Amino acid sequence: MTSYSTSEENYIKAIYHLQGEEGMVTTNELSAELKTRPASVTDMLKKLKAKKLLNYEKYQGFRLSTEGRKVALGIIRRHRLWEFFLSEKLRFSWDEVHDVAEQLEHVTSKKLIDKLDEFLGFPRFDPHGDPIPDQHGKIATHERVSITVIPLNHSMEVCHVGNQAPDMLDILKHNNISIGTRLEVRKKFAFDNSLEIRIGRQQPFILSNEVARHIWVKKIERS
Amino acid sequence: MTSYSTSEENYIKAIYHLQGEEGMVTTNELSAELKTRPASVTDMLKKLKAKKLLNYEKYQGFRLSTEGRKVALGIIRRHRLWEFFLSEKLRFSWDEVHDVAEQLEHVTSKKLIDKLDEFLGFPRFDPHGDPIPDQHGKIATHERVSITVIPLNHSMEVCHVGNQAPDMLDILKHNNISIGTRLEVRKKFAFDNSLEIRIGRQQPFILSNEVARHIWVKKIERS
DNA sequence: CTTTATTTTTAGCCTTGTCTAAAATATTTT
DNA sequence: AAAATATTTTAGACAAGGCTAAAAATAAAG
Repeated sequence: MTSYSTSEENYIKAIYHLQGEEGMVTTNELSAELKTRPASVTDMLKKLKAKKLLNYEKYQGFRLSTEGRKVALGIIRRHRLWEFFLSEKLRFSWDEVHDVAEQLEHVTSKKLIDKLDEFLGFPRFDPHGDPIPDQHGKIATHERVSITVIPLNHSMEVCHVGNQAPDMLDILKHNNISIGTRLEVRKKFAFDNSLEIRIGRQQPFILSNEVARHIWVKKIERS
Repeated sequence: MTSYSTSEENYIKAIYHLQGEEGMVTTNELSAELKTRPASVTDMLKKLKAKKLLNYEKYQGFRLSTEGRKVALGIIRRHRLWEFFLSEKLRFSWDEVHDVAEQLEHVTSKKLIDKLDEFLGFPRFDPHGDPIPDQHGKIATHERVSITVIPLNHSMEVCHVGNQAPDMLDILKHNNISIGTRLEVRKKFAFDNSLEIRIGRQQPFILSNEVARHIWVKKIERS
């Protein structure tokens, strides 16, 4: 198992995120993403190409090779497992999780990651609702998360309500929330973990943590 | 809070371990410890001196400054907490723990370490029985660990027996074990977790896990 | 279809941490 | 106390990964 430097891994991960399904990535895009000068990016592209992680012809843009994508999924797996750990076990709030996971993801020990995966109960989604690739790089398709754990200002679609008691439904109805509603969390109040919610362009309103934890959403499918 | 490169941290930690209580460390010793050429060590010593982590005069040897010792304790705290985590939570065997902890210790986030500490229940000793410094760098004085968790071939002193049932004492007496006895674990048999024990130069013998887990030892005090 | 503007690459330099070879200082031996 | 040996430091080089400034290629505009 070849392994890569922290820097190489950061490039690979960034390219993976930028290229999406079938796209090409440009030097400037990657430069902006990594906050690194285009000239430096070009240098690294040459190295990654030499290692066959990249399909790249100068001036023509680039994308990951099959091997490169495999490496990317490994990095993402580590990142998201650590995010899950930080959030679930160490009780980090969702927004503190990323930077630390960014460091932890570069610790290379297959055994560590597989044992961590097991310890966490083989989670398939991280606290942001993003899927965690398994040992073989397979990623599950979207699934729901509670709105108490989603990032701020990201519109998501309600797909499940975990408690159907009449009082609960009363609140939902009052706030115009139902399956299929698209909403975003505007603010989290640390004091009582209540949330400010906004639906479309309507006036935002508050939900207590008691209510919010039963509302589950999924990413909005790209149409 | 200033922070240091992985390389700097490795030097600081190594110096801490080499210098012990009051000793001076030499370039060659450190070079051997780090498997790095003496010339490179000299270079780094100059850098660490410039950062006031070291008391160093050329050709005269060196030791950590007060600040340097504080930094070292921070690194050791991280290392040992991760060892505890790997061993206790991820069920790594004691001998697999070190190399991974070596990488994890360089992840710098005070919050991460303090939350990890809390998650682990503020352990004061790592799986090898070494003390874990607290947030303020305070380290508990030696304490006992069960012989089921100590490293192989390290002589330790029996200081406690966790079960004083007559049958237990019978076995201890038969094997000449009592408080103050110095023994080492020669081998661990994974099948039934029994241990091969040796006292001084005597013939080694076997203890079942049932018995061994009640025998507690501490590091031998340097006299 | 040229000219201009933008993007990308090259060329050369810097820093960190390493190395080897040679010089300087300490230590040991005779 | 001088000579021999061992240790430590200096000097100069190199790889990785970043930067700036200038050149080359591509894309956009007239």
